[in-house]
Amino acid sequence: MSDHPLRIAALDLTLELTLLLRRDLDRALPALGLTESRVKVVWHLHQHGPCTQSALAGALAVTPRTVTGLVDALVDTGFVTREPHPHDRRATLVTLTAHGAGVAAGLAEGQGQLADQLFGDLTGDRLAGFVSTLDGVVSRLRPLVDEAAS
Amino acid sequence: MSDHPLRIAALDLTLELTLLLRRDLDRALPALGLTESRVKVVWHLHQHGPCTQSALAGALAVTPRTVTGLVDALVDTGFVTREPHPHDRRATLVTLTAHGAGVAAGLAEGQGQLADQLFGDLTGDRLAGFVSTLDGVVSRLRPLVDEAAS
DNA sequence: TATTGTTATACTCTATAACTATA
DNA sequence: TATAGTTATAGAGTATAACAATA
Repeated sequence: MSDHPLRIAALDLTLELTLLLRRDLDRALPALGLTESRVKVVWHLHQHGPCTQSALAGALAVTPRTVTGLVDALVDTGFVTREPHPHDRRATLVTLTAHGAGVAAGLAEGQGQLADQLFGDLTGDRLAGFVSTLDGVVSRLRPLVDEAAS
Repeated sequence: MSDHPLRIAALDLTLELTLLLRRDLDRALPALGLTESRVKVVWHLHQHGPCTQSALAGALAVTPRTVTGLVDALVDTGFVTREPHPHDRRATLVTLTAHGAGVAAGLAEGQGQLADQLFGDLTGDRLAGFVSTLDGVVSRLRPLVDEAAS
């Protein structure tokens, strides 16, 4: 009476979905002049506003050294600038340029279109059930991953 | 009367799920002596048996040169061997060692445990509905990504 | 002392291009 | 000619360790 095979199928499909979404993103990025790692920086700034490099390192789960390299590249390509921090002369505030903000807005729009393509066929009930289930799964996984980081 | 916000939520949750699963894998791999890219090779061999490097390049969507590097590293660390192809002297058959096969079996077991952790709380109906919805979404996404590759 | 960010160095993954051996 | 795989070279992302400036 085990649902084990069905749970395996659910995980397999989830893993394939992650693979497909990543490939979809990788295909779109070169045309924008971005890479997978750099777009994470742009997206985080789009959602949270100007950030210190230290904050970016924490959010992206990479070392400060790595952030230095990513921000260097994004400055060179015109997506962000380094602004002085108003209260801490050690820190810099990484800030989106107009171009960077425009690209981020385009990404958000593309994401909305993708959401419609993927979930547009679902009835309201079915969609709500899916979101509810997914929310439970993510809530169960989050502490597992975060605790392993300690 | 738009479900647009709910569809956005579904995609956001899906994207967070992909992030968490990847971090979970990245945490586990160093202890096994593997990296994210190398484990894809090991996993593919576990599922399909011995493969030519050309076949691996196609399956992993990377260039033959990259496969050379990955297989070199896996040979050095004892996960695979290069065996002569029986009918084509140009080709090599990348083959799991006993150690490589053992690690792959452990990965499969760990995946089964993760599936139970993530989906164990779901009733049969709810689980079946989730799998069905997920299957539809993946089926809709697959051609989008594959066609973009052409 | 602790924190922010950098320079120095090294490893992994990836790609393109030119090449060898075989089909 | 075409295919399988390698050598050569280069760029991106990542990490650790040592350091400077500031808090």
